[in-house]
Amino acid sequence: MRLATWNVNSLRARLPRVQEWMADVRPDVLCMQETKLAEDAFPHMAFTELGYETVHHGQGQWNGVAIASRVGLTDEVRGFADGGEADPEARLVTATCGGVRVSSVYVPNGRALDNDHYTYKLAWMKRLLAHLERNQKPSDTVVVAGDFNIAPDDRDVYDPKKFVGKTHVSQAERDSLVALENWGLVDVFRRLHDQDRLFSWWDYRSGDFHQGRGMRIDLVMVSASVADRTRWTIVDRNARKGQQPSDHAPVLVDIDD
DNA sequence: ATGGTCGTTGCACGA
Repeated sequence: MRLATWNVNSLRARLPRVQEWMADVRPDVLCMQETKLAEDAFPHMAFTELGYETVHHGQGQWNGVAIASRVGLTDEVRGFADGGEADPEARLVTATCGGVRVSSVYVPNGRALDNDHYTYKLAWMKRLLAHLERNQKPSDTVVVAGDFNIAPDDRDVYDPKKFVGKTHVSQAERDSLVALENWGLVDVFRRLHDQDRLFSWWDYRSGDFHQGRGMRIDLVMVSASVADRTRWTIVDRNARKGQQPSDHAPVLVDIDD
């Protein structure tokens, strides 16, 4: 199975690039974030034409997550299924695709360490763990892929000195990822690549992409049964080039059957 | 040191 995650930064603006990319790369499963579409505005037919079933959890204007699959798509769940109140923002959608329980996640940005949105981000990560604990076992075949808005360690930012006191790199954010790892998920890209500067996001401004100023914040977190079958993973930097790119590049994972 | 670019919507704000 070829699985990918891509923060498309508006599916309305990005649909031509996404269609072109899917026809070229042919992922079996694509997790998308930041569709920025209302629930019913998702262009399901555009994906049907390419051979994919889709599920979308949207709220219009901001956020919005989706999964496209050409290996089946069943048992969709929108948001957290942890017994708590509904998340006011559309940041999580889950479905079973080709025998894998797949979640597409868009973790809150956090904005600044003293911002309420940072508190929401940490609480959101805690709920994601509770959602996993309640609905899956570590021995299950699980993939949680998306824009985590967290750089797991200093290899994942272009200049750690510039990020002191900022979001995405704080110990509390990194600890929330470690909590997922303690439950049983593996950052499978990091398992297969130990180099620094292998980024998945670059600011649109100041030529950051061409200057190599980015972060690795788009992660494919997988359970052990998936990690042991993953032989190959890359960031498709070509998708960050050219006309009207997203500010994120897709991360691809090939999993043996 | 500062600001810069996109996306949304509507002329500001989030990322």
